[in-house]
Amino acid sequence: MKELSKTYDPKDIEERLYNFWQDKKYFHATVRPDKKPYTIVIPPPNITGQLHMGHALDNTLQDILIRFKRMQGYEALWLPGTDHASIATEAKIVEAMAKEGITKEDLGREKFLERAWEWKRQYGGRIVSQLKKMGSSCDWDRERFTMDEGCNKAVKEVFVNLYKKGLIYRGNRIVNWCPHCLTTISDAEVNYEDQAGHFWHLRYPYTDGSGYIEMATTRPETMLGDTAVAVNPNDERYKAYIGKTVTLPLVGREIPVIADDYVDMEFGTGVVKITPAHDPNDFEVGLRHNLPVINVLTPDAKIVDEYPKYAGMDRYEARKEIVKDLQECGALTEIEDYSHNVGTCYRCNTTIEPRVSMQWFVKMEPLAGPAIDAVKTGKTKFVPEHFDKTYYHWLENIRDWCISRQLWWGHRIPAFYCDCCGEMVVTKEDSAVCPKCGKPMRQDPDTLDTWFSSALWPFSTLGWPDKTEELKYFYPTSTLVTGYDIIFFWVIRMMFSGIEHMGEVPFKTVLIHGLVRDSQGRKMSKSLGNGIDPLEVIDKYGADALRFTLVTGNAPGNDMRFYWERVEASRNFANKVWNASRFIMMNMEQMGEDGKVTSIDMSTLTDADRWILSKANDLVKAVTENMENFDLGIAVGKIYDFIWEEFCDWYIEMVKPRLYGEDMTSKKAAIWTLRTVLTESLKLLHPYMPFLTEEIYRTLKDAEGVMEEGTSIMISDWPVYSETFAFPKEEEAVELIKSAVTAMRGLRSDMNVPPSRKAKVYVVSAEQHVRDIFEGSKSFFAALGSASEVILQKDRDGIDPDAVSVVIPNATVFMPFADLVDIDKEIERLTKEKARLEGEVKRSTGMLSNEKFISKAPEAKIAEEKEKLAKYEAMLAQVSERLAHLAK
RNA sequence: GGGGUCUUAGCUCAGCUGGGAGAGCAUCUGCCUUACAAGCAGAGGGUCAUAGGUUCGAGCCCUAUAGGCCCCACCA
Repeated sequence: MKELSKTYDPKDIEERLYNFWQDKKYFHATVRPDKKPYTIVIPPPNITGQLHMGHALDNTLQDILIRFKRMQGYEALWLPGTDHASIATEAKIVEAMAKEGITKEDLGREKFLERAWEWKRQYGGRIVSQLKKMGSSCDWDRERFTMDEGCNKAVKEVFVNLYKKGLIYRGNRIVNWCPHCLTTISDAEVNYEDQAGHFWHLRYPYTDGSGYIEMATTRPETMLGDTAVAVNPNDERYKAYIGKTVTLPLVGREIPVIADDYVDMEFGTGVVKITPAHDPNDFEVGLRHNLPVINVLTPDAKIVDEYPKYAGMDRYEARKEIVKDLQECGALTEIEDYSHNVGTCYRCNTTIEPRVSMQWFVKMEPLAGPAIDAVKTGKTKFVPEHFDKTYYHWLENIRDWCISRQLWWGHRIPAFYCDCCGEMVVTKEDSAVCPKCGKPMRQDPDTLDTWFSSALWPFSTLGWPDKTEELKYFYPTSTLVTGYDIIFFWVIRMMFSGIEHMGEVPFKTVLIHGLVRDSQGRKMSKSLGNGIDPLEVIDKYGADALRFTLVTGNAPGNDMRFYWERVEASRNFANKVWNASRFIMMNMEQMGEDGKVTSIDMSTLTDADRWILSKANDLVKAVTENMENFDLGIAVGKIYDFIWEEFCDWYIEMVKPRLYGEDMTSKKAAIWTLRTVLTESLKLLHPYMPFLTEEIYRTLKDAEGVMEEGTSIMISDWPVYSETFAFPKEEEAVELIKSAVTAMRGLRSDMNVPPSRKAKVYVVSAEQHVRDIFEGSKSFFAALGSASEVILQKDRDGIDPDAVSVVIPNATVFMPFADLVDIDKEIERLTKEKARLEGEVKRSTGMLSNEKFISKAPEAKIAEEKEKLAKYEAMLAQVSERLAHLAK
C-alpha cells in the first residue's frame, strides 16, 4: 500500500490524475441508445481570453453536473470549444500589427486572415489547457471552434434559410457605429453610461425674418446635418409656425418646422432639432416626414469634406469650433451643465456614433414569439426562476438585430453582388455568377456578428445541418450554465435559433450564476487590477479547494465575493478528508488481511455503525435531491457537515476504542463501516473535489486489494438510498448518547475539569431500554465522555449525593468528583438549565393548549410537539429534583 | 420612467414546499488526546431593515416604507 503524506498536497496529484482520466477516455461520450443522454455545451470562451474567475465558476458548475450525471449512469457529454470573438480578436491583432507599424489595409484581407488563424493556433490552446487545470471533464475529442468548417456550414445554412423566409434582410438603417472599431455593433453591445455634458441653447432664425425659434442640444456639431426643426402638433406656442422654414446658422440651409408627436412639450423649449443621419429618433422622425438624411461624419467620426471649415476635425474638436462660431453669430444663447446617458462600445468604451448605412438585419419579431412561449410553457426553465422575467422583457421589447460587421475576422456574409447590374444573390456556395448578366459576382465584404455563430452552438457542434446520430441523441441539450450577464447576448439567441432550425428548444434548464467579485464587492476588472487569477489559486491551494470555494455557500444567480480565507477553509476541508482516509487505511493496513474485509455479517454491526450508515444513507438521498434541483451550494454544505462533524468528529472517535481493542469481530465491523461510509462520502464529494477523491479512492481500492488499472471513482456508481441501511432506532439511540457526551463535556468545561481527569460516571435511568442503549455503547461513551468507568443504575443508590450531574431525556448522568466542584456554581448551572426547560415547557404547553393549533395543524406536527413536551417535562423534573437536593 | 434583486451573528453569506435561527472566518476558554494544530473540546454573539396583513404558526407568503445593488428605456 502507498504511504500517504500527513497533509494533502494537490501539486503532484492533479496533473497525473487528469492525464489518467484522459488516457482512459473517461470524458468521452458516444451515442449509446441503451443509456439516457445528459448534455452540456460549454459557453465557448474567447480564443483571446485567459482563464478568469468567471470561467472558473462557470466551468466548476458544469463539471459538477456532468460528473454527477455520469456517475448516475447517464451518457454524459460535456462538449467543449472556443469562440472566435470577432471584434475582440481582430482588435488585438490590429493592435499587435500597429506595433510593427502596419495596418490591416497594408496587409490585405487574405494575409490578415492568415495572421488571425496563426493567432488562433497560438492562443486558442491556452484557455483550453487552463480549463483542464480546473479538472473539467470535457470530451476533448469533440472540441469545436465557432469558425471551424462545420460551424461555417451551419452559419451559411442558417443565413440562407432565414433570408429565404424573409427573416434576414438588407437595409439602409441607422445603426450603432463604433468610430474606433470601425464597425457596427448590435443594440446589446452598447453600454450606456452617464456622462457630464452640456446643454447648448440655440436659436435658428425664421427664414421670413419673423424672429427665432429656440431649442437645446447636447451635440451641437450635429447641427450641420439638421434637416428640420420639430415641435409637438398640439403645442399652442408653435402652432402658427408649423410649415414655416428656418435658416440653419453657419450652413445657411433652409429647413422646415415640422410637427411630430415625438416632441415632448414639457421638456426644454418644446423644440427639437432633427438630424436624421445622427440620431435614432431623428431618423424615425425623418422617415415619417420624408426628410433628407445628411451625413456629416466620416466613419472615424470626423467632419466630412462638404463642410470645408470643419472638414477633417474630430467630432469633439468640431464641437468646440462650431460652438465658438455659433456664439459669434449670435445663435448660441446659453450653455448649461447637463448630465446625460451616452452609448459606448462594450469592447473599447468609445462613445458610439449612430450612423445610417446599408446593413444586414435579422427580423426579430417572428422569432421572439416562439422563444417566449417555450419558457412560458416550461419547455425551458431558468434556475433561479425569476430570470425568466428578464428574458421575457428582453424578447418582448426586442428590435431587429444588426448582424453585419465591418470586420474581416469572422464568418463572411454569404451574399454576392453584381457590379454590373446590381443583382444580389444569397447562397451557400463560395462564389456566384450573376443570373442576369452572367458575370462573376463580388461577395459582401462584411462578416457576421460573433453571436450569430454562437447562437447555433448547441446544434452546430453536434453536426447540424447534417442529420447526425449525435444530433439525434444529444439534442436538445440538458443544461446550459452561464452568467446572468449574457442572457441577452447568447441565451435568447440560442433559444430562438434552436426553435427555428431544430424545431426544439436547445436546452431544458438554464442554470444562471452570478459574478465573482473581489473581497470588497467590486467587479474584478483589468483596469482596477483587482482580479484574482484562478491559476494562482490552484497553484497555492489546489483545484479542488478553488472549486469548493466557488460553490460553497452560494445560491444560483447570486454574486459572491472572493476571499483567500475561504479558499483556505476549503483546503482545510480537503486535508480533513485526506487525513480521515489516511486514518482508515492505516488501520486497515494494521489489520493485515482482516483489514480487507469485503462483506460483513450485518448482525455484528454496533449501534454506532448502524447510526453512521443510516446517516450516510440519509445524506445520499438529500444530496441527490439537492443536486437534481441545482442546489449545489446546499448539497456540498451537507456533505461537508456530514464528513467533518458526523463522520470525523463523532464516528471515528466512537470507533477508536474498538480498533485499538482485541475483539476482531467488532474491529472488522468497524473497519467495514468506516470504509463503506468513506467510499460513499467520497463519491458524493467527487463532483466537487474530483482530484482529492480520486486519489483517495484509488489508494483505498488498492488497500482493499481490488485495484485495477482503470479503477476510477469518476466512473463508479453514484450512491443510492437503500432501505437496508435505514436504522431509525439506532439513529435515535446514538443521538441520545451524543447529547449525553455533549452535556458532560460542557459541564467539565464549566467546572474546569480537564479531560485528562477521568471520573466514574453513573447513568441513572428508570427505563430499561435507555440503560440498554448505554450498555451497548459503553466503550465509546466512556472514551468520549472521559469516563474511567460507566455504571448503569435504575436509581441513585450509592452515588455520592453531591455529585455533579447532567440531564438528558429519560436519564441523569452523574459524575462524582466532589473535591473539584464548587457547589454554588453547580446550583447556578442547574438553575439556568431549569429556567431554560421551564421556558420550553411553557412554549410547548401554550401551543398544545391552543385550540386552533390542535384543530388546524397537521397531526404529525401535533404528535411531535406532544413528544417534545413529555421529554422536557421529564428533564425538568430531574433538574428540579437535583436542585432541591443540592439546596439542602 | 419600467423591471429585478437584496437587507439574517463583528465580517462574508446559506436558510430548499411557512412548523423552535445556521455555516465559514473573526473573538474568548481549555487542550501537542498515536488521522489531521490546515487540528480537538467548550463559549459568547442575531427584535432575521421598518410598519402593517394573511395564517393555529412568518426569516420564508402579501402590501407599504427606507436604504443598497443590478438590468432595461429614444426625453432632444
